[in-house]
Amino acid sequence: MHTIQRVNLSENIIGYLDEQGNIIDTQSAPEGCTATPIEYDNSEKALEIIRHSTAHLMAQAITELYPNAQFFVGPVVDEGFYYDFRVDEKIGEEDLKKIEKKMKELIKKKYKIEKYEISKDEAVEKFAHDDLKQAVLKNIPDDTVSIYKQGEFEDLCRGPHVPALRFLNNFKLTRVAGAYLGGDENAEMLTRIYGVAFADKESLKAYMTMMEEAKKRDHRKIGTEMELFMFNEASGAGLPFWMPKGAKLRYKLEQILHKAHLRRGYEPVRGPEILKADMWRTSGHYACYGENMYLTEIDGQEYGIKPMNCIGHIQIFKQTQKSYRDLPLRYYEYGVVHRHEKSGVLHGLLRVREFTQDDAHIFCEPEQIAAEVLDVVEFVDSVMKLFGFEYTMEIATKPEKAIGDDAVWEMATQGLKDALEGNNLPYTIDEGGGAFYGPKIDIKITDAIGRKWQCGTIQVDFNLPERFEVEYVAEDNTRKRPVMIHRAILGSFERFIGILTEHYAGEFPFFLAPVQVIFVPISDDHVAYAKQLKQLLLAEGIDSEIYDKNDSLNKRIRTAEKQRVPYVAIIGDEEVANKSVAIRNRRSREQYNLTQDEFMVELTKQLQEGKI
RNA sequence: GCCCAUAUGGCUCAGGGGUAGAGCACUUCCUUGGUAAGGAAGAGGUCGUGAGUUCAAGUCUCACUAUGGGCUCCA
Repeated sequence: MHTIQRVNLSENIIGYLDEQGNIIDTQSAPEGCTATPIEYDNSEKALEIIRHSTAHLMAQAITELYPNAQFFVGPVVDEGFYYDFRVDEKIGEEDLKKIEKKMKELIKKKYKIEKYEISKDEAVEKFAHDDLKQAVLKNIPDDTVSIYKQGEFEDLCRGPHVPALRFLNNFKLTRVAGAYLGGDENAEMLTRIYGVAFADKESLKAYMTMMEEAKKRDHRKIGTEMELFMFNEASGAGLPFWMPKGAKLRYKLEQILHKAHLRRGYEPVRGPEILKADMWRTSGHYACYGENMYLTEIDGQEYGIKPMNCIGHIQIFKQTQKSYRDLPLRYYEYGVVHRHEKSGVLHGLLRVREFTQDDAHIFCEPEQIAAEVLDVVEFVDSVMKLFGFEYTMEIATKPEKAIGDDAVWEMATQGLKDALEGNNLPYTIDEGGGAFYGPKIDIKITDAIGRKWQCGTIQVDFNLPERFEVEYVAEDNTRKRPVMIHRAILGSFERFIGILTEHYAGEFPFFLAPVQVIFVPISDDHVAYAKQLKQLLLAEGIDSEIYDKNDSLNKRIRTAEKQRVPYVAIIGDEEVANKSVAIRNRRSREQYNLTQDEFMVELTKQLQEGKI
């Protein structure tokens, strides 16, 4: 055992970057180290060191408050750090303040962080009483391990760490959570505490402010405020209700997308909500997806409520004989599906048990796959551009529970890769993340607070056509099996509208806004003209409201402005006389007058912006 | 499903073993006003549901339901 010499303690250097880009902390750096120094600031590398050490500081504080706590791992994550540990007591949000206080006390003791190395065997001996550390040690291949020490507290760790606790002043413990040991659902659940840390107070404050801003645009909060949607305890979890304003918003999105489908050669279809269980046995859903399905019995026969729409579309395809001339055949449906999601995963509109997919199935010949996949990718791109979303694509490969030959899977997966690579579209790989019947391209949107949500999906499927014996007559008059491409652009209306709401903070573009114009008549004499305008707008498919309640003019204007509508139109003597409107435009934050005709032209023009 | 927390009028929240509160919203009346809150009066809650402790429970305990933050899973 030997202690490595510390260097440069007095300076503002918390580590070094070697030629390979690895961080070497001051404890590990050799005497007279000449590698690139890492200054104490908010750079990515510096934060990595600071956050890792803050996790240790937290562990030290927890050890003092809960002496029997045992620690597992405490890594750095996107915005901060966490530490997983086992403790006899229950730890709640209230306890975080206590732990933070203890951390601050420890900083005042001015401990240095020291490092020494021991052999793995010594470490196994040293932590003999600690099964969590044994589990960590099992995953370390090296013969030598390092121990970091601050005051009485020691922890097995490969570093890197700051030289002393004085660098850890700007942190905040954000939440307490449970986490499975090793990420395994069947393993013991440990306590996890998350925290954030920065190099200065201002950055920490800026981060906390940003989180509060994100909270303000939470779709659940805005959904309640704007009366878009609701949930009802008595009716059941994960079952959304669409209130009039939410339904109007959703209807507009449906219409925009409906026209976009027709333009791209899709045909609308619709299947039943519930099908005999044997159908789901044939498809493989019963075996591979059964635990997520709602099953019931009717007249002694088992039925399953559909969790996906493919089976319906296959039956429709099979109803009449198809020729190669019919392909590619694109069926689409706003398909309502029910999935038994675990209670703990439900999350506003972003994760529900009943939702509507903008689902389509393209039946085509194998040679047509690449072109069809590309068409869909183009479709996705135009929808994402319309709303200004950033997205990434991910190819997901064969999962553990799957149907079909490996060779078929390989062919389908390669087809997806070829389509993207042939057109220089970037993607990542999600190994084992495919649907049970085929590989897929997932389209993930980044939401307002940086979380990624799977929305669109493109899946190539050779399996279901086989299982349902789907056929078409080829050019040479033989029977051939088509390939199915399952795809969704939005993914589901629920999730997509949830993300849209946060993206726009409720200020939807004109072509989507549930209420597009609010008319404020100055007095009762002006209500008739407002009603006339409302009818005119309705004929163009534009939703408006009239605020003619017995409130002061200023109050009604204020109320209207707070509704997040694109236009507030004031109607008084002047407007009635000149057939005009006085507009307050949300987008430009300006007030101006338009004639009735100009107003109509302006609105219909903005309606066109929603065309894709 | 698991860990931790939460549940008080339509909404946002205060209260904390002994007679249920506020603001906004809602209803009625006065006010008919030219660009972000005019005034007055009123109605509305057995404090999520069910048990238990207690002379007494909205308040303490337990279970359930729902919600929130995570884990695992997913459109």
